[in-house]
Amino acid sequence: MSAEPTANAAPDASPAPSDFIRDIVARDVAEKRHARIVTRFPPEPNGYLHLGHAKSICLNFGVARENHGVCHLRFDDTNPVKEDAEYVESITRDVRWLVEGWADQCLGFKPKGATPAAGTVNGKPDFHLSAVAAGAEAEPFFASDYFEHIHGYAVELIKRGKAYVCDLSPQETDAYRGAPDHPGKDSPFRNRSVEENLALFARMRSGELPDGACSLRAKIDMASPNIWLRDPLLYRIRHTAHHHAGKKWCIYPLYDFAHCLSDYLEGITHSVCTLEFEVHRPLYDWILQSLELPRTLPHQYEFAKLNISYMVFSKRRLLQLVSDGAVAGWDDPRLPTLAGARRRGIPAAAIRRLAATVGVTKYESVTDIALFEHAVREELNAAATRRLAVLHPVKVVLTNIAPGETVTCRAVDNPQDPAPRTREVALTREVFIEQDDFAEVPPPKYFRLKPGGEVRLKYACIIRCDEVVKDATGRVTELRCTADLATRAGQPDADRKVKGTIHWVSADRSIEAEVRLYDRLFTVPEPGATEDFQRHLNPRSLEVVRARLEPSLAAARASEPFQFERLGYFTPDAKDSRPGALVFNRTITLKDTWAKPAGKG
RNA sequence: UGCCCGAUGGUGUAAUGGCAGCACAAACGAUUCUGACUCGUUUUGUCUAGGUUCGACUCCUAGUCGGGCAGCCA
Repeated sequence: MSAEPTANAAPDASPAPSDFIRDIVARDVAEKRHARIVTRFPPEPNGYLHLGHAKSICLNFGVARENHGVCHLRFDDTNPVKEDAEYVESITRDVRWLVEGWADQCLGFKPKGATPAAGTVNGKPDFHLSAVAAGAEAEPFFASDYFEHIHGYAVELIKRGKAYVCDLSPQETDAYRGAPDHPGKDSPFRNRSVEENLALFARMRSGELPDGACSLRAKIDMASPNIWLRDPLLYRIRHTAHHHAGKKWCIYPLYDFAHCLSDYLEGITHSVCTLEFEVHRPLYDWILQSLELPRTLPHQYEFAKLNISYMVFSKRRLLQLVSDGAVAGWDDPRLPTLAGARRRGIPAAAIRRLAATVGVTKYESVTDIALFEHAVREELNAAATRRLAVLHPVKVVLTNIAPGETVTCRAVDNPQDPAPRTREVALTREVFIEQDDFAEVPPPKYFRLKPGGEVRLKYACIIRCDEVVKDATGRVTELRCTADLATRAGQPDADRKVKGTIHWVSADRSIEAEVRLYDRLFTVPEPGATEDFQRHLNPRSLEVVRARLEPSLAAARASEPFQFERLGYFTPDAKDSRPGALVFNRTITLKDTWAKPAGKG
């Protein structure tokens, strides 16, 4: 039996993307500089992942995937005061979700509890920790697992006269640093002897010194035009327990010191990060070169982070929205977090598709949200099972169908499927249609139901509106119509054309459900541009309706994608939906080219 | 009056000295038992000024505009 490619294999079948990072990797592969390409995704566990991180994940895992390499998930957990194990859990979950079915074979974990192993390379002592598959006995990498090694490298730097213990207070350190347009000046502690530095660093580690009393600094150049080369801090004192390393340490390495060494210890070949770290690159290289390490050194490359119109990505602002109660939590479906996107019904493949569309450059662009929405619809159009549902019901009585009578109709599950499945839907005397699909005084070019007019009930038959029933306030309460049963599929007049076809559900053979209709969270294209961004919150970002669904939807599984015909894509809410108390989220509407003319009319 | 980085239609990108292409968006049309999908047509672009070259989006110089860098955050 030959294995037929499945219809959903499209993302994997698409041509490999090309960009300046991939060009560099391709060059290194061609020159055989590395036995294997190793990248990494290194979040700090201090918040939830969002679409911006997704771009980085797609890049790092994509590069690994296209080169038969591996991408390590590593927690850059060097600042215990900001971090929490809760975030380790959510980040791990989100990464797995995003790469599942695409690059899970590249997801590099390490054996549980493993730390870099000692060895000898080219006659020099060395440490190395390589990846294993992300199975049951594995866990992500943690920078905090390397604290002992990183500490050793700090001692080595001191011995080489390239680092010193500085007693300047944080404020004094700031003052000595100078400014971008004028040089700093040397710390008075810069020329301590190796022995003194070693003794002082040991006292820092021993716990006898309070937070801020002193720090370990690289000895580089206080006059460098690059601020990050003005004797940057390597270690600070923090009498704080660590969520992963426990209570073992009271000194913690800073990002710049820990990151390059973590990359080295793991054998990372290409260390890809966002543009704001560009000015840190000389420091990254300085640390690794100063240590004269025996293996090939990793290199850092930078790309522009993702921005999407009508969204905010900054961790600070996201946190503000959550803590101010503007949204229900980190997984609120209106948020651009991966947890929120997943709950909303956005497929991981759509996010990967978006990443491929926006590409990788060094230009700080703002991606039109339409590109994102298009990626979501493309994915869902192929994947979503079609169902009938009415969001804002109005009752229609088909006067020529007897009470209790059922006319069985056949509906298609997904016309995009090469061999579509079908199901039965019941047409009964009373049905619901969408309020929008009837107009007593129709605007020009209105295709839908109007007094005396005809419309087709999808999968059923053409109906004619004979009578409009209203209550005392003039609100339409009921439409009395005649069904032309000869226009059903397989009947003589099946091919009779009317301009409009609308969706519907049987009144008594349908079920009720809560449906949450989401709109964009902000009303302006760049909400993050100003501090008072919450002023631009869309007051109508969430509308909750009681809808009527065709009964088969009672069996919908969490996160299963559906298209409610003519309305959009929907999925059961993974948190709140219960049998008998269904809750659906609207992922996104269908494109609606009628909305504009209708609005004008 | 510092250093680093960037700039191609409305948006995101491709062209790596040789026909400025693709996708989205927009507009119009065809098709349609989803005003969806699909298909067709159309509109719109190389920041500016010099230079090198047979030839410049691409290389050089200067400028303009935008972003980043002065946490014991990452």
